[in-house]
Amino acid sequence: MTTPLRNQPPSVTVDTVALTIKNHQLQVLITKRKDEPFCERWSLVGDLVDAQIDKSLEETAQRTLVESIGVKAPHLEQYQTIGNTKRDPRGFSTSTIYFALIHAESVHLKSEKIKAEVKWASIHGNQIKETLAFDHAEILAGCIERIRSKVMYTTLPVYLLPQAFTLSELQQAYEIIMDKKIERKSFHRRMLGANLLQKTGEKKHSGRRPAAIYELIDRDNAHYFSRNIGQSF
Amino acid sequence: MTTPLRNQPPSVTVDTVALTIKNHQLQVLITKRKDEPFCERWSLVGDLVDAQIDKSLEETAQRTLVESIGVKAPHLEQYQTIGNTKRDPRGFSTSTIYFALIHAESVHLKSEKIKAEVKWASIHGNQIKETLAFDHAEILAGCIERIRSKVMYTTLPVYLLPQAFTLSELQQAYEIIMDKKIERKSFHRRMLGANLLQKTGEKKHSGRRPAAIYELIDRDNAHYFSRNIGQSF
DNA sequence: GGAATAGTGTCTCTGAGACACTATCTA
DNA sequence: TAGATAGTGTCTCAGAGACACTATTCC
Repeated sequence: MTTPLRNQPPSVTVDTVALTIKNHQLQVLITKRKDEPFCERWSLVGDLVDAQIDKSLEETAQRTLVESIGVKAPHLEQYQTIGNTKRDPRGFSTSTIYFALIHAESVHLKSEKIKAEVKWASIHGNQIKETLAFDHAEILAGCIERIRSKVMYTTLPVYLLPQAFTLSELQQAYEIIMDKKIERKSFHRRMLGANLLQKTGEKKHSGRRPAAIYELIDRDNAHYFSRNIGQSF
Repeated sequence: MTTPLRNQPPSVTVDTVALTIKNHQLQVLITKRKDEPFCERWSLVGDLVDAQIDKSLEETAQRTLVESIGVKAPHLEQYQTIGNTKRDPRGFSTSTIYFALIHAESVHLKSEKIKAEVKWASIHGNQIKETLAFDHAEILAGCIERIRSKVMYTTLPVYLLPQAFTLSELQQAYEIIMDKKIERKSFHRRMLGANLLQKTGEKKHSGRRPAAIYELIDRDNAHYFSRNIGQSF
């Protein structure tokens, strides 16, 4: 069944590290494999590129996300491509890895069947407790590392939140990804000084004093700051 | 000859944006294609992955570099992977793009035959004057853009220089890539304050006052600064 | 000595870190 | 009114930008 068949053209797959924040934790979407090799093992969401269906690698990523959680990712970004003869017993295999940032509430795992095959796994450090197929654990770890460093100078965490949010919620998203507290004043100065956000005029009345609700002025382009946040001296 | 043959597995190629500094200009290695499509057109250096020869995508990149300039790249870094049905008339094609930073003097195009097929092209802005095959012009532009922004917070330009160099030479490499002057004092403070360089003890006696010669303490790991340089306020 | 390049001193400015203070809500 | 969270004032500090000054070489 899994006899090494070398001298084949490389296989082309796309896998996605789909991240969300649930229960104040960073979580990644994983799915049970239904085919050999690693049948029944958890893995990142992905598939072989189907040139009949997918017009691009990004479409493969979005297709597999829709197949597992029913929605496209609002933010999808290519992480890197792994390709070698070791990662798949069947021969040279490439996987282009994307990461997707998703607001948890936008996802509803529909049938019970899907719920058994697809789930969110909590990330601790760089990994999850489930054993992943192929080199997916290593890929996940590298991808989390990349995102952690990127968060220090970008606005990536907004894509883990709904379209409108409070500054505290946004700060918490940063803190959960970085696994580190940020100074509230520094955070306000940075976010409000960059002219990225506008007040909706609404207030969020959850805790005590209501918080101003903001939304991105330009949701399509992540902002790059020229200095890092959260590094201390 | 180039009849579209769809319903094939995607083809897997690797292309490299090999950069160097010659004549105070950023230059990219290009090569004349010998096959259809785009036969005789200039293109980035690259090839289909040959699973018989290459154990990984990176090996494909290094193999094609050796084939064209006789040496491996000391710094090779993955940029991104393009994969879609539009870029190649033959069907779904992926190309994993690397960029290589090379010290010009380390390259010697051997035969006259190779010289006719491989050359360095000067980059102006984001492009070169030669027309490139496939989507290579667009890839080149994006890659230069990525490198330009990365230079603002890394030590990438050292890989365009020989193993030992003066601070002025390094600063010039930065300025050529960024196409922008940097304050000499800011540059010295940054480079000497980060504890990345050590004096070899030698002095370079080219112009007037001899300059101290430095080398990287750790040539294998690029350094990331927490603030950008060359952005003015 | 003059020209040119190497290298330093030092002031200003931006923005992060630290932390105390005020403001506004609910119970 | 107390407690909690939202939001601000302001000092310090690191490091970039600006620019003048000194140092060392060759002619």
